[in-house]
Amino acid sequence: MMNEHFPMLTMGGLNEYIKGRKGYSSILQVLDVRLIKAKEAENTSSDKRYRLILSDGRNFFSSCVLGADMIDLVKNDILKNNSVIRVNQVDVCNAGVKGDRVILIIRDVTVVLSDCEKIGDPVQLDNHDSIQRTAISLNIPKIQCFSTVSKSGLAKKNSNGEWQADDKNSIEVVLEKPKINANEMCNINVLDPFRTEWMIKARVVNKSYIREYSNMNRSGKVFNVGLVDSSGEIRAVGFDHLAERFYATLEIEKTYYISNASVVPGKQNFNSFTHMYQILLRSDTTIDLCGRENDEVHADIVFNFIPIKEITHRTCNTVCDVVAVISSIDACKTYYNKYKRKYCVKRDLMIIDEDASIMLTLWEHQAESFDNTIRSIIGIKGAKICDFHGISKMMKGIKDIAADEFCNRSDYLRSFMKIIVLKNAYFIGRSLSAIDSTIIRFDLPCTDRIIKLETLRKSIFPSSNVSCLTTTSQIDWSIVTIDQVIATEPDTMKHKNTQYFYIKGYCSVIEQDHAIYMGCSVDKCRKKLDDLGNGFFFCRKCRVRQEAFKWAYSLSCCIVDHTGELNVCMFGSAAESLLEISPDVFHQYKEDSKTTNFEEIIMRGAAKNQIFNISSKVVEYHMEILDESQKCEKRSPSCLNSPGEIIDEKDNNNLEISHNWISVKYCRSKLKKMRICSNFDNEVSSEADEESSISGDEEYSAFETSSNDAFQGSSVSTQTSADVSTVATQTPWTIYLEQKSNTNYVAMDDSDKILSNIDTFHKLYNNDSLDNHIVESDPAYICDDQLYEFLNKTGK
DNA sequence: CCCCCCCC
Repeated sequence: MMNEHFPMLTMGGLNEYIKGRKGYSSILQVLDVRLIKAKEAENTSSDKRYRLILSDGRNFFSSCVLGADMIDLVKNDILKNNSVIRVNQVDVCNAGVKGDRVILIIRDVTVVLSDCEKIGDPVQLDNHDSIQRTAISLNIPKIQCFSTVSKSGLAKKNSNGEWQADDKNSIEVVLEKPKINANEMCNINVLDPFRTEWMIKARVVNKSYIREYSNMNRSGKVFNVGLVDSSGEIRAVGFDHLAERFYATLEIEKTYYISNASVVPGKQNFNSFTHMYQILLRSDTTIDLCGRENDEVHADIVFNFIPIKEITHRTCNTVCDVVAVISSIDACKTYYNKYKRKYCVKRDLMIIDEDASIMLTLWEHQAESFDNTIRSIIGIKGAKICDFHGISKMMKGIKDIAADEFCNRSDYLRSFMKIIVLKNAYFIGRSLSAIDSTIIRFDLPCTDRIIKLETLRKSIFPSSNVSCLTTTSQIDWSIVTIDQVIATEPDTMKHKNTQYFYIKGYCSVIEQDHAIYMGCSVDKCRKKLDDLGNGFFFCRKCRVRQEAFKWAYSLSCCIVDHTGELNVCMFGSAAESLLEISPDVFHQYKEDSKTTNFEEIIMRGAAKNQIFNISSKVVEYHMEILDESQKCEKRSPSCLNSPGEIIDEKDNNNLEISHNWISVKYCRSKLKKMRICSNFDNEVSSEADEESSISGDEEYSAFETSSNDAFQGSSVSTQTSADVSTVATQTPWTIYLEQKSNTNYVAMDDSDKILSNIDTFHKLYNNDSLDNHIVESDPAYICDDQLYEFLNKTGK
């Protein structure tokens, strides 16, 4: 409609000029008028020159200069942005080092329409196409070429140190930094592989570390930086010695002039930046620091945040930007990377927004150097979307409704905190993985989205003292029972695959005799050493003979839940987090017969209710094929940042925390003596040592905690069915209570006074997260309910 | 020329 009132532009007219056609008149639109940097020394109007972006409606061309005679049109505000002009005379000149760039000098124009709107949607005409170049006739002296100004020696420096041409008739272009080269300054967003002579002025927004790689074809080093200007962003990459060189050169937050580099395609799923190409740094690449006086590049990366739930619909292995609240931070974990054949480090974060939460995995240096805290709002640019345990499995039937389901599921979860967390539970069967160019920011500008997240943050963490109750795995709800694990064993044997499970339970047996072994002392290797018998050991993995060794865990444990038991091995960090001491200390305690440290450690380890991460696979061992469930890792909710904090009364009220639950661990910490029934299914299978008493229908046993919270001599075995073999010394506090109406449950403190101050229980949930897996329908945890009930009764 | 595996 509007176009009817616009003058017709000469479509294709620009190309005619570029091809060298003379005596050709056209109607064009001025998209932009920009003053070419003037020389301060000669501040007269005749020295001013204007660069135009001209459009013929179909294309626009940005390398146009308004002839000196025409500049009054601009000065008098007749020729301006969006003006429509008739171009009467044009000179075409070549520029660029190789003379392969074209500049149109608009010698004579008539302004047809001073004020107008932008017509059409023209696309940029490339200024480097060889086909276009062939027809160009050099109809003006070389002296007028941009490149000549700086290359021919005819240019000279003025008193300001700027370059200028000394020929009055030449096009007076002052390159900002001609000492670098004559490449044309351009915006990042116009870079492409066909544009050869360019220079960008860009700020470094991120810088990876130099990563060593090796694959089938080659090995080497690589690093990358992110570059931004006001127009866009691009990833630059350098290899091998160039990686070393430019890693040293480029610093984050600084602005550089960069030229003589290649613009090449790169796989988009490894590129956190939106540019469809990336810059390949070459040996002749010039990178010059932009002095602060010229550093007007304040552009920053642009986030294109998507809600976490949106990740469900994204293609796997693509990158996305997410802003969220950090709800948990796991410790760094070391794992053996089969492909790299070395030990590597990862760290999982859980991040959460209004709808969902998802795991973000950091690798290597980014994992190790991560030092932010939970509750922070994190902005992530360009993290890779990964399937997690196979998306199909997790996606099955849940997708977006999962959040609601969790609301329902969480009815029985007693903690307000838990409800919040589960409502935003991990449900999409995917994770985010940081790649080399992923940017993580915490100082985000205060946008609407950030404000919303801030609200969320406060609702999740109402008190600054409240620590997080979840870890990455705790809110993975696919916890199975041990009988389910056992049921998969034939399948595992048959297909020799590896299966992963989460089990809620505790260790009933910790094998003490072979809990530690002498491991290889080579960094991060823990391979069991062969004793050569001559004071030396040999590591078959590292192939190193050594005198030294490191103690390492190989804990054989029996994990039980209400459905059965499972023998597992725990190595390394899994064992260490279970026992909470290093293998060295373990060895010391074990050797030390004067204290009971060792026994306490074992008991404490067994007493913890936790979520175990189990991998089950077939391994060949002593020529036999066994189904081995190993690599068991502790997956208990723990908070790295503010463990064990206790919220005060005020915050407690704000939490509206449900008062109807209590954890065993709390009891353990508060009660010196308790009497509880330790039977289940009306069949006493409990055992007790001489300090406990269980007698027939009395069905209770007593045990004590020591003053330091480790309970000594409390060897009540509380397993409920006969097929669970238990070891008395590892009795956990998870007790199955009999539900008999006439049974008296009594809890007493050490003076045999019945514990009654129910209010004190409200404080427990936070510093006590280890044991708070209370699921009503799960008999393994019924003890807590029962305890609560009885305490509640006795308390009131 | 990396490139994504690893981890769950």
